[in-house]
Amino acid sequence: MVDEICHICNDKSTGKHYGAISCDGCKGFFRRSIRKRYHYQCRFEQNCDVTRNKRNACRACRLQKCVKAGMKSNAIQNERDAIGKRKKASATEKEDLIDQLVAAETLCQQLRSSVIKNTSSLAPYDCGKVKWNYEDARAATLDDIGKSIHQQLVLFIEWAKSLPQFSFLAQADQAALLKGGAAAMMVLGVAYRSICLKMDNTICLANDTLLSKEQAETVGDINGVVTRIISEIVNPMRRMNMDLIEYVALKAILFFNPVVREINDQNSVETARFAFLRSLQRRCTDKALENMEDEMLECRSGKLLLLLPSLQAIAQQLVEDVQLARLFGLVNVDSLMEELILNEIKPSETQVLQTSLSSPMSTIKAEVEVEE
Amino acid sequence: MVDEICHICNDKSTGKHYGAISCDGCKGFFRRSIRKRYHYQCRFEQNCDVTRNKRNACRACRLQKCVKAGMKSNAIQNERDAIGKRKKASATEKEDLIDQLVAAETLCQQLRSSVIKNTSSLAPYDCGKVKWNYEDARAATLDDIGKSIHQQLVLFIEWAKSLPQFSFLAQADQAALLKGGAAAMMVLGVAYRSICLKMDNTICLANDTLLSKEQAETVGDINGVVTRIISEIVNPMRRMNMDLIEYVALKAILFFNPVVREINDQNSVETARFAFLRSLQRRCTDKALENMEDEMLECRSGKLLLLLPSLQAIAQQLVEDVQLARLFGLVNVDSLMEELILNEIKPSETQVLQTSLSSPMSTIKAEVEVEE
DNA sequence: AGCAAGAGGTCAAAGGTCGC
DNA sequence: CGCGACCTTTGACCTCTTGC
Repeated sequence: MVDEICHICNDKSTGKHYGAISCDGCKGFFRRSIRKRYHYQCRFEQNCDVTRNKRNACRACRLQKCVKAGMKSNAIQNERDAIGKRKKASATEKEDLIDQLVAAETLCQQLRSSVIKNTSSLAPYDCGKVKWNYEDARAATLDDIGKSIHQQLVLFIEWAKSLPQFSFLAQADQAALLKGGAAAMMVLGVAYRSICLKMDNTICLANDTLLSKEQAETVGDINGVVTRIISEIVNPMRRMNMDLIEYVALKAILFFNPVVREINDQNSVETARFAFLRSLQRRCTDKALENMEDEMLECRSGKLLLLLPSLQAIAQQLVEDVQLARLFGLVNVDSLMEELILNEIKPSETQVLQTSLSSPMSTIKAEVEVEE
Repeated sequence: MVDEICHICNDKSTGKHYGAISCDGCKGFFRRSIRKRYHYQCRFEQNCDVTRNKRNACRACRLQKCVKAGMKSNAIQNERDAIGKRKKASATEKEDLIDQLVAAETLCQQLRSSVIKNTSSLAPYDCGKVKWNYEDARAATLDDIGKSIHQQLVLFIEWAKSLPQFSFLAQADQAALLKGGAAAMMVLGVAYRSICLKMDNTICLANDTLLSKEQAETVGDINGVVTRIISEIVNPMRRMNMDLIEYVALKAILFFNPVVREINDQNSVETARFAFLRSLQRRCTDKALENMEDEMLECRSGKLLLLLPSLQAIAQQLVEDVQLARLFGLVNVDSLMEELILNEIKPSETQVLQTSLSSPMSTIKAEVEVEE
């Protein structure tokens, strides 16, 4: 109370520091000086004024006055551990994983643009979600559904191929992951893309056509797959305001499924899955800290993961729908769909999948055209 | 007297704290770390010196050494009443949730014992898992499968009714949750029960009969549901050494599904789900801290949640199998199974479900006998 | 009643952060 | 790149509860 004045520079003090009543400025200055073992030299007569306004003019005299005022260098402790707090969290190694996924996503977005440019105009995108004001899209036809599924499958393969965790696997395991995850990955993609749509009974397919519940029911969606996608996936995603990073992480976690049918190297897949899981959890806790929504966000990663059971169930139903639709000749099932969605086994020389896996990415546009 | 030295940092100790001889610094550090559930990360090789002067340089290593020295996180008590504090006992509230679930589980185990006592001897149980040395059980017949499913369904309803979060819901929502979750809950129960079986191609049904893959295939398990349960659920559970608390929490999270078909009061269900999710995550971080398996356990709750997508898919396949089996007259489907597993809608006056929901628990034994 | 242990809590003075 | 206003963590020093 009485001693509110810094004994070094007469600024307002913030208490005792290193043995002297001082301000935060002199406190910090003294610590930095001692820590870095600075040896300053006065360019004048060693008697410079050290006051609030002039204290930065001569470091030698300021340090000297710190000592005179009673600051002890042995009160300076060793460096401590970092205390990750304020805004910009330091970029860590784990960021790399996320960055890699975002890069893979971007790549696929670009590929997609080049592939579907023949169909009308491209929808405006925002972080992989179509923009909320994009409503002039045309409604999807049965043909659009087939085409968009095919497109998503092709992009799905390219996406996977761009991930090192995937390409290190044996080709048989690569095929197993692709087959086991295709349907769910498609549903996840469609759901995320549809987050920003204004109409809450509609989803946006991969070729930017819109499919409403009602429409879907007229073209064979007897089990209400579209309805389920909206109520069980899109709406929860909306409510929790899911972002791109969370989407790509969830996608990777879903994809690297160590218990998928026919997998051999479970360990590598599991390792990859858990690495992505850790990234997601890190990112979620970081986000929670930033927004200070402590209680609400502390289990955000859990909430995200809890989208997956529904997703899995819906994907399975979708597969059954496609099987049924084919049975009734409603939909054109190409060989990629047969292999990835319907899990039909083909003689290996005719497998489109195997061809895709071993071909470089540049050929994919051609491949799409061949298929059509 | 001999032990005046802090077992963590070699500073002067002030006695035993949380199970280890330690100084006030390490005491305070440990308490703060556990209370705030900090997750530190070593920036080096996890082998930093933890001595008087360097103890603040790496919190990860310091905390690790606290645990190694014998400090127990369960010795940390709840925050005491601070006069001006507003927060109540949110810490104990979560313990209560888990306790409540364990109580519900125990209750069902007891009910089960009384219900199946007519069939041979009871298997020795350990935390809801049959003991590893229980191998003299008889193999399950087709009839056993039907009976065990029925039993599980009855117990499932009683389990749910014993949870306040469930009984506060409207009856229609109660029915929706039961219908939507029955199959998956059954699979989860069977899987957990089978964790300790020695034979890795066998599961243990609810009436303590054993069902092997091969056997299952001869009685209509064309889709390999048993194989999938083992490889996708039981084995992962084994590998991560899942315990009872994790099981009951996961079960509750699975059950309180806010996006289940026909649900009205999504919010209440979601609130319940997230409360259980928080409990699970809390418990997992606690366990990670205790065992100091930092890296491996930090995403344990995520790993547990990732059992659910497979579970959901298997449950769905199980339902289809049962439908098929009934079609071929292979299995006796009673009305409870029709309502809960096959989701068939009955005129409400004949609904067994509705009867179960409104009857007190004491009548369940009679009910089981009526059904047979 | 008294007292030693070991829980809990407090807050001055260390530390670190990061826009400028 | 250092400065310094502002925030977090530490630990010496208390109080409170429990069991003997």
